[in-house]
Amino acid sequence: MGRLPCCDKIGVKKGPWTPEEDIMLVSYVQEHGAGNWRAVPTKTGLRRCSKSCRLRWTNYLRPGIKRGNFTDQEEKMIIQLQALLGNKWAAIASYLPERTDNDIKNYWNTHLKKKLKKLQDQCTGSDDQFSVENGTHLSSSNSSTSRGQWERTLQADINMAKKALHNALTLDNSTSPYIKQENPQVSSTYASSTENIARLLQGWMRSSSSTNNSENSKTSSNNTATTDSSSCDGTPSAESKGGMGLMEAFETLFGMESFESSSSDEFSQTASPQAEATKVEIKKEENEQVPVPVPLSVILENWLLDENTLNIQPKDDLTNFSFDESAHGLF
DNA sequence: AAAAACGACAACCGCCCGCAG
DNA sequence: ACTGCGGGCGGTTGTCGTTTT
Repeated sequence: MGRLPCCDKIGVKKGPWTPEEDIMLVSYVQEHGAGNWRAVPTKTGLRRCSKSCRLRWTNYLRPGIKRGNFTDQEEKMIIQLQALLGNKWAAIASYLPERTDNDIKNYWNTHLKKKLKKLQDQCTGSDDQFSVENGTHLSSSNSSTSRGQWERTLQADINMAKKALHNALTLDNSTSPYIKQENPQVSSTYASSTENIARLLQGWMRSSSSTNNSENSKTSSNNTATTDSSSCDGTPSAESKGGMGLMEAFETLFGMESFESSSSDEFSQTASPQAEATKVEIKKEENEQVPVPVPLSVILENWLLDENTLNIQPKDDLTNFSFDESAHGLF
């Protein structure tokens, strides 16, 4: 028996989903639960690929999804987690239960990447090696006076993030409000879904005048402006006046203080069922002996954990690290 | 006012993996 | 052990709204 195609390429509909289609899909999920996506098109009459149905549900219609602008805290978490995990958007999303991996990925590609790049352009010289790829400054060759300070802060920051990650990964399930929900997709009420649909329809009805998109754009811009204003590019002349330099900009971007005060709790409390899956995944990877490209986070981790290497200049290790060969490969 | 450029985001695509038969 | 299926994931593209020229 030959393998059935995922979807009928001829009859399948593509493009934006209509409210009617959304309602059909939500109704189906309400009745049958999320899963068996292959049966969805036939059972609902939707002329959509099963995969498209699943994506529509997980990225847009699923209950509990928060849409709109990202908070500063979310932004910081994304930056931290991206630095630690790379482009593992699903893993990152597991720590932000209200956000989808697609949302986070888009936000990273459209906002954070630019923000980091902008920071790089404005805060570093041409020979500086600020890694936009993972939001980590690798070396500050022309600011030797602040390098030691930067390295210490980076070390503290990485330790902090590691602790937070460790807390999240070793989390006692009973303490997490999210873990209690074994399967949020199934156990969530349809009311949540209808809220999404209602919101959706509202958006469509308003689309003729003003859209969420524009609101989002504005708020996103506001977010950017807020963060930027506290970074070096907010005051272009500040750096030349001896004001906020790379170090402070880095701190601001990574939100050291705020993250320090909240990261561990944040990580712990937002650990989701997906985080458990990630936990398993990471543990599995830890057990694997197959040589894989070593991520920067691992290098940093090894370096930080190995007390014998405390005197080693991190710059040496890090500058030898090839991002092109890493799994990050963002730009 | 119109066209072009830009930005944001939803959706698609291809690859991969785990599981079941 | 092999094969097919369902589903997850990350990268990329398409579309539409907004801004600039």
